[in-house]
Amino acid sequence: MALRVYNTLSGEKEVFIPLIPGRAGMYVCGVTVYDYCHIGHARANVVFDVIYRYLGYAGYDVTYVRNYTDIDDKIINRANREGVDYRTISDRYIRAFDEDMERLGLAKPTVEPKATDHIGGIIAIIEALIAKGHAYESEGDVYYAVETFPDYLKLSKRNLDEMKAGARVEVGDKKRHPMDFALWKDSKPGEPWWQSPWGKGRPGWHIECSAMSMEFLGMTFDFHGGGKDLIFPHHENEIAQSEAANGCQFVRYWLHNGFVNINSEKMSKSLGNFFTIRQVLEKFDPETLRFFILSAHYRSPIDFSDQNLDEAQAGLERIYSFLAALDEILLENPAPPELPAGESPTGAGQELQDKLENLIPRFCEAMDDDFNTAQALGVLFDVVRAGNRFLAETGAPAPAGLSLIARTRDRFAEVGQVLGLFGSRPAAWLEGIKSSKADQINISPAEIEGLIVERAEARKAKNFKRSDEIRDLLLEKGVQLLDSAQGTTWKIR
RNA sequence: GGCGACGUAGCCAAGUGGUAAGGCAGAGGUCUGCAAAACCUUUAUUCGGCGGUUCAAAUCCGCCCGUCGCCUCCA
Repeated sequence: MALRVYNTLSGEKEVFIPLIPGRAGMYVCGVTVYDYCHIGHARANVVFDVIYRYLGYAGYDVTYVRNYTDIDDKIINRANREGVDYRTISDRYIRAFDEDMERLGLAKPTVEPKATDHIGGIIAIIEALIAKGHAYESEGDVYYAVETFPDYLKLSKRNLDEMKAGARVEVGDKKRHPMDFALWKDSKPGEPWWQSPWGKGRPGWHIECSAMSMEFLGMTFDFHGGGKDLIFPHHENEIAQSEAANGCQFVRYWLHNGFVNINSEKMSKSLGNFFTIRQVLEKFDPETLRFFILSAHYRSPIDFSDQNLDEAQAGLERIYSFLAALDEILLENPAPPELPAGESPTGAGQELQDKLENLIPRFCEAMDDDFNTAQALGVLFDVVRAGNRFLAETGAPAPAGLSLIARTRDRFAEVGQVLGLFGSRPAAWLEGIKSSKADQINISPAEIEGLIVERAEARKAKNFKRSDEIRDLLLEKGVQLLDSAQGTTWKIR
């Protein structure tokens, strides 16, 4: 089945046909590096990371460009406030961004260009726009004349006259039309500047993306992504700049992710209701956050709350517990790589085998439908259930069963690669969750272990009163005991 | 005011014409000394409401109600 993606430009799902067969070019607007990233950034970057990975998995040779906007009013303001050079600010937050993304398990894009390394390209585009009559200089600034571009607002599907009427933009004397936007800004004293045909100045906000995407992906490329809030004005302006300068289509498929909400309201800096990635990761495991993000379709809003994160963690624990059980069996019983001839599984084994055969096709079907990770995760849970049933029904695994278990484990690794999940050793991951939860409980692991030993002795002596006492005591403190043939383990409720 | 999105079980969430995935939580059962975990069964005759199109609608159309977003920097 063919990959279908929702294209903001057409407002419909379309079959993806690459510009160059077998290849895919993708540009995603990165961050303006003036502060720590919040979980809205986490969502956008995780979503496009999975899209990047899936395109690669589907066989495309992907060029993924994700920029840093490292020159901007907000960076300059912050630098002035701290009394440092703007590069001190941008370097600091580029590093912070890289750390955050690494913790969230993001794959490195093909290129991560910085706006300030592309001033030459920016100036070249502005010159072309002036030459073609789409831009004009005004007292050291250069503006894009939106009225010269008939397709303006085709992405956000707005109307220029209505925008103009309701515009809260200052109608500066420098602009011919209130909706015109700056391509180049005259630099004020003390601000960073670059030499240009219009004097010392710096680029406007939107032009850097046109320059960097053209540099690495060409004048026309396949995918351009970002948060929904970038549709207007950022992406609209990119289209205007690039298409007017190059005289050809800019982007073939526009992808936009939905917001992260807090109590059903958009999380944003201006509302002050935001959490940084760092804050969240103090409390939650990074993979849990990633799992939470992928549990909804990328275009839907998701509501961030402790309860929703806890539920996501419970779901991820279910999968990791299953994988840990598989690993334990495989560690003790080397599995034959192929199903032994003449041995076909029955009962739960047959069911697991069927689910397993359908796993990749169903996974791809979900992902081919506009990267439906929520549905894809549902497919995985289906296999987990069949696998658990198989494990419950099978005592000592026979070769056929071991082969099945080994293949199940392989498939989860394969799919996990695409989603950026399940990369940890399951036992270690579960242990990590346990110990982080244990920090929130007023009993030490050593004490717990001691009580477990005492309880085991009581049980051996059939002193169930005492053993239950211990169990209830621990439960009261939030520690749940798990008895098995191999002994007793525990987890935090 | 203009434009747009969404409303599916207690909660989260898939599902864009063919008779409601999955997860969390809950209930009953198997297992267990008793529990927990795991497994089994179960929890929406129904998809905000009202009409319409169709053999057939959560899915298409219209209206209404509700929630949210964009129109200013924002992932």
